[in-house]
Amino acid sequence: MRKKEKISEKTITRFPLYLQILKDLQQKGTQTISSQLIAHQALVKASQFRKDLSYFGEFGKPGSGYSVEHLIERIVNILSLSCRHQAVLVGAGNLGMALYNFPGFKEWNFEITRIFDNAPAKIGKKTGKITIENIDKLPLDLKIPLGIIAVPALAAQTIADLLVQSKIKGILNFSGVKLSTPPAIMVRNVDLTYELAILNYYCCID
Amino acid sequence: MRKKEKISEKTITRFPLYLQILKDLQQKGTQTISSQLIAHQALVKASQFRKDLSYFGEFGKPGSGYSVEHLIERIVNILSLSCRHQAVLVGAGNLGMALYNFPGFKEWNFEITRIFDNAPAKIGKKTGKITIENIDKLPLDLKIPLGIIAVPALAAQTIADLLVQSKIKGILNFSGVKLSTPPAIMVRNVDLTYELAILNYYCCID
DNA sequence: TAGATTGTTAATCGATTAACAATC
DNA sequence: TAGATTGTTAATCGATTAACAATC
Repeated sequence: MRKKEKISEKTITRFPLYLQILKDLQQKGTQTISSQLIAHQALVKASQFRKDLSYFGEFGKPGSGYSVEHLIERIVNILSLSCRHQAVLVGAGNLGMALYNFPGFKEWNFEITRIFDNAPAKIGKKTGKITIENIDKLPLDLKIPLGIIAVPALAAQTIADLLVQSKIKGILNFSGVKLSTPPAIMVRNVDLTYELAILNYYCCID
Repeated sequence: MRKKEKISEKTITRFPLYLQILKDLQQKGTQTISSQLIAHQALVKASQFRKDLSYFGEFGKPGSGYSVEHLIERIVNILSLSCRHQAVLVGAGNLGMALYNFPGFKEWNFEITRIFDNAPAKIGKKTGKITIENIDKLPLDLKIPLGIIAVPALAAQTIADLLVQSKIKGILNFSGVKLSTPPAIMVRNVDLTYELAILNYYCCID
């Protein structure tokens, strides 16, 4: 599907936004859209939108623009969102439960199918359809590609090591700690404290 | 404190990470550090670290490097983290409570001092030291600079409008919706779904 | 002093954007 | 066809990095 040319992370990062905008347009009954209009909504230039798409092929009709339905289908495919993706959640605290119940995940075809924790008080408890399991029993043949770490900073590296052992492919890390993992493992850090600090910086200057 | 030259957001975004690394070094008793070593930990080039600092003045001693203590102090000042910053939280669901209890905020001198929600079942409930208040009673003279939106997508824009009326300066937005706000208001979006989708992309290619 | 490391300049790299031929 | 809009190239812009004089 993809061309050989290297696709920057910045480009990839914009696709979920494009997809969201297109879904909203579809909701409103829009059938066709120009790069001009969608880029305006995404706060990027039209040429950037077209360039981003161009890494993955041709999507539109000169003169008329893009079919919303068709473009959604293509972007869903690029992001591999057409089939359901399972994720394992480690950490059943406030943050973990918030993520488990986060409606956006379901809408995008992600599902947290197993939850692990180390607190005896939590292990065995049912939440929604699934039961919180003992982290010590994390199986080696987990067969789930995505891991979400929502444990305190101190435990994060240990959990990451366990997930790597369980042959996870990617980790979404909320612990606020830089994880050390093999290069094949993709890690994305969401650092809530940093986000607030950056916001604060821009609020304090001026 | 700052020079006239425009400082890119990418530069600012790296400072919290530098600060965290320095704090960890201080914990371990390190007194002096070279750009070489700190950059290595931050996964950037030494020259990038030095350039980032250079926007804010001179911090080190040629030949010996940087005083960890002194550099922490300077970065804390750059990020305006020396005094306590209050934040108002809107949304007392799982995510809101997770943020309220997030230990990182306190460590960095942020404190959520008021929580608002619209659910009668939640209003009036005590959590920690504070009581969840009715969002309809959000005062116009709130006098809190930072707002955190942790409400469902549908409610987000309404809440943003209310916060703007209450003279908030910046918003950390977890709703997954692009907010429309006056240009003077700084908004940072943390979109959990996008993060998972981007992670998934990199897990699925290869 | 000699060695080390800074702060800053200039070169490089990569990402964004304008422009336009191709095409519906 | 004429008007509109694409996909892509080439120009521009901005961020990263290497290199080095200054300096501790």
